Amino acid sequence: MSNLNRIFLMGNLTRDPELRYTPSNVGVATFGLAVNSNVGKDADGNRKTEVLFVDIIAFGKQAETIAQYCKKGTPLFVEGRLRLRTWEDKDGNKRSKHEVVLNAFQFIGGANNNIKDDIKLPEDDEDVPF
Amino acid sequence: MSNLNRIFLMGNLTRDPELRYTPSNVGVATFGLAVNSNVGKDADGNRKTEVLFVDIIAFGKQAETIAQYCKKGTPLFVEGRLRLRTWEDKDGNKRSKHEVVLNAFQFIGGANNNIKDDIKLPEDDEDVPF
Amino acid sequence: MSNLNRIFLMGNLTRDPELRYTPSNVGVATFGLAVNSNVGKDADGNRKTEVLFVDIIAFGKQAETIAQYCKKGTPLFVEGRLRLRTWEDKDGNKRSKHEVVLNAFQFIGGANNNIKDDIKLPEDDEDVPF
Amino acid sequence: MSNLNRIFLMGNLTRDPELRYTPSNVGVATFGLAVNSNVGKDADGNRKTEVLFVDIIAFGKQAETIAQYCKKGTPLFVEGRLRLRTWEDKDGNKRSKHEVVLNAFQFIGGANNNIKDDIKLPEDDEDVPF
DNA sequence: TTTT
DNA sequence: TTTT
Repeated sequence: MSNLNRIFLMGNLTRDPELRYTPSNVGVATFGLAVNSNVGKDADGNRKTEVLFVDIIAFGKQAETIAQYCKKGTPLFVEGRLRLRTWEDKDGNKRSKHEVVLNAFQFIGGANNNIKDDIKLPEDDEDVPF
Repeated sequence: MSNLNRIFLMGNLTRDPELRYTPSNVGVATFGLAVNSNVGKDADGNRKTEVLFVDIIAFGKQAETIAQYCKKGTPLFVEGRLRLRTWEDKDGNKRSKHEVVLNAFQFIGGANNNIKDDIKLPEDDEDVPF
Repeated sequence: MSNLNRIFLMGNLTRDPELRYTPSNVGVATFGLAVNSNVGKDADGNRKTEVLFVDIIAFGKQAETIAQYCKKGTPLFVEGRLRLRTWEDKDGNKRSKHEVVLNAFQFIGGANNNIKDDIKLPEDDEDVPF
Repeated sequence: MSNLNRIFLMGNLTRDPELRYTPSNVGVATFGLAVNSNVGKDADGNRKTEVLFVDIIAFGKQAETIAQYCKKGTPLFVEGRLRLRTWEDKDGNKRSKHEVVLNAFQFIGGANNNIKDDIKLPEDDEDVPF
């Protein structure tokens, strides 16, 4: 049975990607992503903000491309699936951690962003619709 | 700055939803979801399978509807955003946990939809958020 | 340059799927999907409703599975990309039409899943594409 | 009955946005979006490419922000729902057209894209996974 | 051309 | 009608 599991994130790397290789020589890159959300207002009408931190794991050529071009701070669009990784720590305790297995990505931002000249991008103040 | 954070899951409840209310009387439902994925084959050509377990949190009328109609095993489609909740445990250690804040949902399910007995599904009256 | 193009639809088949084969014997199924949305209320407070009709095109094993199990009315979850198909009509006029190229699907449906009679749903053996 | 209808697009404006206002003074912006996809290879091993052209319609403050900051060529991320608009043309013929009703958007690209210095972004040669 |  |  295969159910649906799809996640879309746009954020910034929280650290430089680490690239390793499996014994069969497949690249594996891991990095953190920070995703900011506007999340309504509090009782006093002040904008509330929320930051999601997640680890991303990429494989193969995608891992290598990301390791080559991204660093701490790079804005990135990531599509993937959410995974729960489980293991035992040194004391024999069960641990688990959610992470995103990357499926596709896009560099966002580029030399020429093609915004109309002489205007600054607005503060992004759209609330997340949920 | 508001970035993109969207997740789509189709799976089954791992336990009955718990419904609570905030001091201002907003319903809050929490439940677990199990999402199965087929994830290629192993070296011997055997299908590999992966199960994601995540906690889902729903608010307001959606919380109440889910608590009313769903139970352990109910298949459900969930859309939301991934959130990292952080707190301190009793020993003063920082803990954190990923969970999904529900935005929209759909009852699904084939022959056996596993909805609580003897109740009819509601008119679907959630507005599209846009 | 490859940009993002992803669409998620849940609706009902508007007609039985048609299955054809390419010269190289790849299955191609086409069918219509109707997707209903609640879309706010009108001035008088009456719920407004909107129906999207789109054509879906599926290839390969997925085309065959859909043709085998679905018929007019079957509820279906579809993921894919939006495509603009262009051609010339008999008068030499340029015509074009948006349709969805299927990437993944799930059988859904509540009490009545509207699957063709007397057939069991297949083991779901589509691999997650990542 | 409200089904799922969600579309995610990343592309470039094909023309400057047009901004109009409803009688009740709600902004309405329309613009075209071009979305490129890599779509496998042809028989000779040459990369195949596909361009989607769609019209996008935005309302309210979002309409105004887009009209203010975007122009032909601007890269944009768009989330919304697919809609089939139907009307009668001057000859009394039924016409219809798919378009995307915008729900959320992001400017992609910015003054500082934070890519490692002195390297050019790669040719994007990842195939779309479907 | 249209589904529940 | 089309963008990079």
